[in-house]
Amino acid sequence: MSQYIKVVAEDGEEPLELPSEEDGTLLLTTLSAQFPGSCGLKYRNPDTGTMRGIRLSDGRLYPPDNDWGKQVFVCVFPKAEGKKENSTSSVEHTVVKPVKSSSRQKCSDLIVLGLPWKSTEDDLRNYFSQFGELLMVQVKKDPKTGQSKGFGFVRFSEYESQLKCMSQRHMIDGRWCDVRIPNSKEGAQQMMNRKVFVGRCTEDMTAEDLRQYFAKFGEVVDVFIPKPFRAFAFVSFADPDIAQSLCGEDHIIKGASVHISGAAPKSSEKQGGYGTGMGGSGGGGMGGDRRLGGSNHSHLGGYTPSYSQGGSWSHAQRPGSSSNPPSSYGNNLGLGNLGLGALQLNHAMLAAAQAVLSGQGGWGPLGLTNQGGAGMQAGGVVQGQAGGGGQGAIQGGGAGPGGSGASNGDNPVTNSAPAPPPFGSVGNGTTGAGGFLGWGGSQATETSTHSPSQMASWGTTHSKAPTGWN
DNA sequence: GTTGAGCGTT
Repeated sequence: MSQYIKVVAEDGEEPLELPSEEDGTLLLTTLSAQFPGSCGLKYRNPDTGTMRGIRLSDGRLYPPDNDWGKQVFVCVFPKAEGKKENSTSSVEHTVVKPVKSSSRQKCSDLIVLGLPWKSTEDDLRNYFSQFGELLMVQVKKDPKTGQSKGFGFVRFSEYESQLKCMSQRHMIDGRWCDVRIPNSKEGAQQMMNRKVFVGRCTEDMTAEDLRQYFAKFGEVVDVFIPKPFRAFAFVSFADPDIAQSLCGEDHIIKGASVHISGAAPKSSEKQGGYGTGMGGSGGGGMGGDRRLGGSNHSHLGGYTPSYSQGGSWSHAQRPGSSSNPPSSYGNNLGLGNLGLGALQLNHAMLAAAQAVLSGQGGWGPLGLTNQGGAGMQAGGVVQGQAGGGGQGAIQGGGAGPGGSGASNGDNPVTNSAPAPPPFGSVGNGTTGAGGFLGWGGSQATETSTHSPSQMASWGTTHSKAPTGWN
């Protein structure tokens, strides 16, 4: 008893007839083959005039009252933007600098996973152009055989297109495909220069406080406050320019003076591979060193881009070590040989260090709170791109107050003497990394506020759904 | 013509 069902993408269009199955249901795949991206059907109830949704179960759409009848059904598409959540509308005041809308955000390449072997770049272009203008389409192939590797890349010209595209799964030539932000490249850097480090935070500053405060300057996309309290935070703006413009400034928040500086990259992705920053022995990583990507694609809280895993700002480099000049910017805190040379996070670290030494906030035994692997940040001052060799292995925050030595996570406050770290302490790579500040450790609970746009882009939670129904 | 989690010859 197969019948044809009238379907339109939008009200008022010319209907297209789709065949039902023998049991009277309509396969969602049948629907999405003709209406890409469609995830369901609805129709107007003639009695009440309101729209009614069609039951969807196991990939099948069920006729209302067991009969599709002659009425026209309308496709349902995933919402590009999620429902507006906790609208903190009371906060949008005193806009000092223009708040760029999220629509100004730049597109990035998107990886398309799960392509059928047969899909060509033309196929991709045909399919993805429904979301907007495409700047690039690639299907990755084996250079010799020309055989597709089953994935490709696309790039839209408009960020809205990207958002919409990423908000759903895609039926392409009979397979469900996922579109994601690639692990490698871009995104990382783009996000980084949108993020500022806020030092000397006080414990009563909540993420919402910070978000509200910094919203004056531009759209705040993320606020990250490590837990336990560590007297600093990260604030990400939609607009990198705004982030940059704030760097170096001191601001008063809740009566306390915070210092803003550029956020240092969490993972070291200098040359080549992922997460190689902690290569070798004991560079602070304690074993469970997940590589980027992997199968871990569920970034629950939103902004936890995959590049943030793995390596960290590893340790203080000792004077005379390979890649950084033995600069020693002393300071009045007895912090001694801070290797403040080439890298940007110095004053940031200093700010935090000052916060520690001036007794703001209680610093717990941080060294013990961190766990290995995931993006743990060590207490050093210099990013540990120690390159090869064992330099990256110095433990426990070379110049950091308290992280002295590699052995344990003594309370930094009580241990402010800048004891030089044991030089070749490569061996004890078990406890050292948490020495000083557990920077950006992904352990920290994300006390974040996320904008919808960000949720859609960086915070994709791609559930590992089965690859198809058919 | 086979395969099915991943991450891009330029």
